[in-house]
Amino acid sequence: MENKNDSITRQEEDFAQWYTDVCRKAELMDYSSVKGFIIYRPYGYAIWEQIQAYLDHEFKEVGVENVYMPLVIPQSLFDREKEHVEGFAPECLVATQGGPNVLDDKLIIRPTSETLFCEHYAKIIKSYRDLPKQYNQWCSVVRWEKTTRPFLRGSEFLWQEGHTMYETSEEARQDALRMLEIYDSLGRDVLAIPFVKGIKTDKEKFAGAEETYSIEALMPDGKALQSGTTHYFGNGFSRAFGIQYQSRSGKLENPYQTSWGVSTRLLGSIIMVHGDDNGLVLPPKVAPIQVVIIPVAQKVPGVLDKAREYKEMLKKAGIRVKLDDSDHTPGWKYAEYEMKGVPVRLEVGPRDIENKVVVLAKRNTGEKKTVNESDILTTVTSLFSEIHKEMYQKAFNYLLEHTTEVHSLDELKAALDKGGYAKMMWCGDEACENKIKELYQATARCLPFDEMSFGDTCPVCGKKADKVVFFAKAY
RNA sequence: CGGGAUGUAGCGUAGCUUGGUAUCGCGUCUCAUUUGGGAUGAGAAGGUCGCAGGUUCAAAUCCUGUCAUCCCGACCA
Repeated sequence: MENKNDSITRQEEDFAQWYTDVCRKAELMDYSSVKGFIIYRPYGYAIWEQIQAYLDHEFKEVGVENVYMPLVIPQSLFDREKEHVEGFAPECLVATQGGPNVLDDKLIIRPTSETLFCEHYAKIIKSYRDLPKQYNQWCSVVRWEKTTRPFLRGSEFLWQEGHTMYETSEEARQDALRMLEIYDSLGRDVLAIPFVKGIKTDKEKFAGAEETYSIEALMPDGKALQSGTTHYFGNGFSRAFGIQYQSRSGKLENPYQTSWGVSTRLLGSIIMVHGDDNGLVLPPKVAPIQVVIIPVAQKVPGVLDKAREYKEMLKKAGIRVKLDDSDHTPGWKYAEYEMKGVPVRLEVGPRDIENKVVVLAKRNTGEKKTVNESDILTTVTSLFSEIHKEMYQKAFNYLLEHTTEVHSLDELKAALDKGGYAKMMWCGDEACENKIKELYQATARCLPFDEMSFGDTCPVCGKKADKVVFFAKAY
C-alpha cells in the first residue's frame, strides 16, 4: 500500500514541490531556523565530497594550489573595485559589531573573495618569476538572497573559488577556458549532465569581469540552470589593488587575472536532471552508495553471511557499498534506496544462494537481471558505465529536443513556452536582450561555442546579426 | 522587496467560523509472527499548537507584531 507521507509529489503534478520533497526525503538537506541557510545532511554532503574529490584532483593536475582566505572582508577593502561593489553591495551580510564595540570599518561576510585574493597577491607578487599564481579555496560564501531554494539559491552555499594571476592576457584567457573545460568534463564524465558551454553577454557577465564563461544545464521543467562560471578579468582588479610586478624587460606591469567557481548548486542540477517520480537517480561516479545489498529472508541461516561476503568483495574492489540488514521488509528497502537514487541494487535470498546467483537491479531503468556469483564484480563495474552512459544520453536527448532554432519573436515565444533553449541569431545589442526579458522573462544564457550561424538577421530589431545566442528562462 | 498561501508530535493532518488545555493516520519504541516491491497483531512513548505581545476568568481558536516555508512576480549567481 502506498502511504501519502511516504511518497513524493509527482513531477507532472507540481515540479517545484517534487524537487523540495526529494531534497528532504532523500535526506540531502534540512532547513535551519534562518532563511536560506540549510543543513547539508550526510547523504547530501557526501555527494558534494565526490564532486570535490574529482575537481580537486583535476585542479592540481593543472598546477592549482589550495589556500584558505578569511571569512570577512573589511568594507574599505571591498570598496576598491567599483563595478564589483555595485554588483554585490545589495546582497552583502555585514558585521557591524565585535564584542561590545561598534566597528569603524565594517566587516563584510565574503560573498566572493576577489578582493581578499587581490590584497594578498599585491603583497606576494613582485617579479615575473612569481607568476603565474593559481590559488583555489573550498569554502562557503554568503549572499543575502530574497528568494531561496535548497541548493539552487541559498543565503549561504558551499563552493570552490579559484583565483589566478598571469603575465599576459592571453594566458589568463586560456586559463578561464581551461577551467571551463574541466567543469564541462565534470558534467560529461562524472555527473552525466550535458552542459552548454559558452560566453556570457555583457549584460549577464560577472561584476567586474571583462569576460564570463559559463556551463548551463537544462532542467526538465524547461528552465536553464547556470551551473558554473569562469571569468577573465583583464588587469582591472590588479590596477585597482595595486598589484605590480617587474617584468622580463624590467618594467612595472599589472598581471592579468581570472576567477572560476562551481557550487553546491550542482546538487540541484543532479537532482532535477536525473530524478524521477520515485526520487533521486544518482550517477554512479558521485553516488555515496553505489551498490546497496538487500538480503531477502535474512533470518534464514546463511543469507546474511552471503550478503556480508558480497559486501566485502565489492568493498575490496573500491566500490562504495552498503548492506542494509535492518528489520524492514525487502519491499520497503527497495523503495527507500530508489528514493535515495542508489544506482545498483543487489538482492540475495535463499533461492539465489542455492543457485549461486544474485539479482542486480538498475535504478535508472528499473531493469533487473540475474547473474552468477562469480560474475558479480565485473557485471557491477560494467553496469556503472552503462548506467552513466544511459543517464547522459537521456539528458542529452532532452537537451536536443528542447533546443529550438527561432527566426522570429513568435517562434521565440513558442520555443520558450515549450521549455528549453531558444537558439537565435543576435545583433549584439543589449536593448534586444532587455526586450526579450521584458516580454518573456527569458535571459541570454550564453553564446555557445561550436554553434554555426543559421541566418543573418536579429529577430528582435531586424538588424544584421552574426552571433548565435541561447535564450531561456532561468533559475 | 511586492502579491498569495501555510505553520498543531519526526512526517502528513482534524480542531479555528461559534474561546473551555488537542483528533486521526504514518513513523518511533517493546514483543510475537513475518521477509523476492513500502508486512500483520498487541502494547507503549511522544505536543508549553512557529515565536512574542495583547484581549479574556479562560486562547491552537480572537487582535497586533514578528520569524520561517511554499508559490507567483521583481532583483540577483
